[in-house]
Amino acid sequence: MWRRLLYCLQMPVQMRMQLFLLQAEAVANSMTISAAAQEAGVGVETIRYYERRGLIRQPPSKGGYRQYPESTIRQLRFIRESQRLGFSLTEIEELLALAGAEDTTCGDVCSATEHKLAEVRGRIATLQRLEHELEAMLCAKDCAAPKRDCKLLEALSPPKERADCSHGCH
Amino acid sequence: MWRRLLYCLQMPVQMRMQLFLLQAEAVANSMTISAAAQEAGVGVETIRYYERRGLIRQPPSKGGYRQYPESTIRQLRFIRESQRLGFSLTEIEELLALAGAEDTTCGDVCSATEHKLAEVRGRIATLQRLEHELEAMLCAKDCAAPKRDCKLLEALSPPKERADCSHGCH
DNA sequence: ATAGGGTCCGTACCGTGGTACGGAGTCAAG
DNA sequence: CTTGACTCCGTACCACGGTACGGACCCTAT
Repeated sequence: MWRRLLYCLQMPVQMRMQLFLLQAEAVANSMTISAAAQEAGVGVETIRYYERRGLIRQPPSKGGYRQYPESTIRQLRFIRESQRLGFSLTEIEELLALAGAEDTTCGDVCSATEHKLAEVRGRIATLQRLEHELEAMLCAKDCAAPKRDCKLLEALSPPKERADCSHGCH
Repeated sequence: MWRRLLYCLQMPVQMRMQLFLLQAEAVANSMTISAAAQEAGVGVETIRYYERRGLIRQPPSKGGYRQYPESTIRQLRFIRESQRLGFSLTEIEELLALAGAEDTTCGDVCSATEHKLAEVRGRIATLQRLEHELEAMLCAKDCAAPKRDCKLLEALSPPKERADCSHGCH
């Protein structure tokens, strides 16, 4: 905060006047890359990476230094949130394109979300099948036995040789 | 199967005699890399990759050509099966080490499996949280609306600005 | 004026599980 | 002996989401 204030005081008078007329939020309007990274909770290199990938548009630069507007920070948060929801950067690119296009309806975004939901449900189902198989393997255990008789190693073998686990365990 | 038969028929007479005297299982006893790959359901390059990684030990070679014994094919199937259960190659390496060590008890394998089970359950829980969030987002939809009013794009924004979805949907 | 810290850019590298390529060698049949 | 299929080996490359490095440049405080 101090730094930014001092920075303002060193600006040419014209610019200082402009800034003086803007609100507090607008003061924060232009951040360096590290401030933006801090603000959005990502790494500096990550922002540069996103820019290279075209996920965020390159900001105006002052003396070769990127100056990020608040809107970019919002976009970075959007990206993080979408990632957390399981969207890949490529999918987020598409979401951002949707958000940017003139003729996008809410339905477009909606169907992308439904698609992702279906995918998530599929992954859950797969993992649950896996869960049951692992449980079934464990139920046949005899942990004190030497590995020679290990039912688990057997269970990993192909179906033909697989130990049968049907004595009501669960 | 046909391939193996034809392959046998193309062998030198000496070798064919030998094979004639062996049982079906033993016929498969020594395979080229492509036969092994076929048999185990993996690619040729994959086998070489596993060998480089030390997942399978290098087989005896005849004139510079790898000759795979049946045991290696079993091991390859073990690897595939374990992968299907969600074990990474590194974890499979450990499983194989357990299987190979003299003093391994069934309990060792057991605890590895339990560990994996816990991991799988964690992943399921995460995905289910995600599922609910996506559902919550969809329940606020108005698909005909222009994107300007899109609740979904809003929903992806950080918490402060997030639309509230509390009108009994589910 | 200068020291320090931040930023620039291009490029290389990480892990994961392979896949692809290319030139040389080998094998068995015709 | 030639042909064609197969195999050898090392190396490079793919996706994914970044992270690290190094030399040059710039900004700010003292």
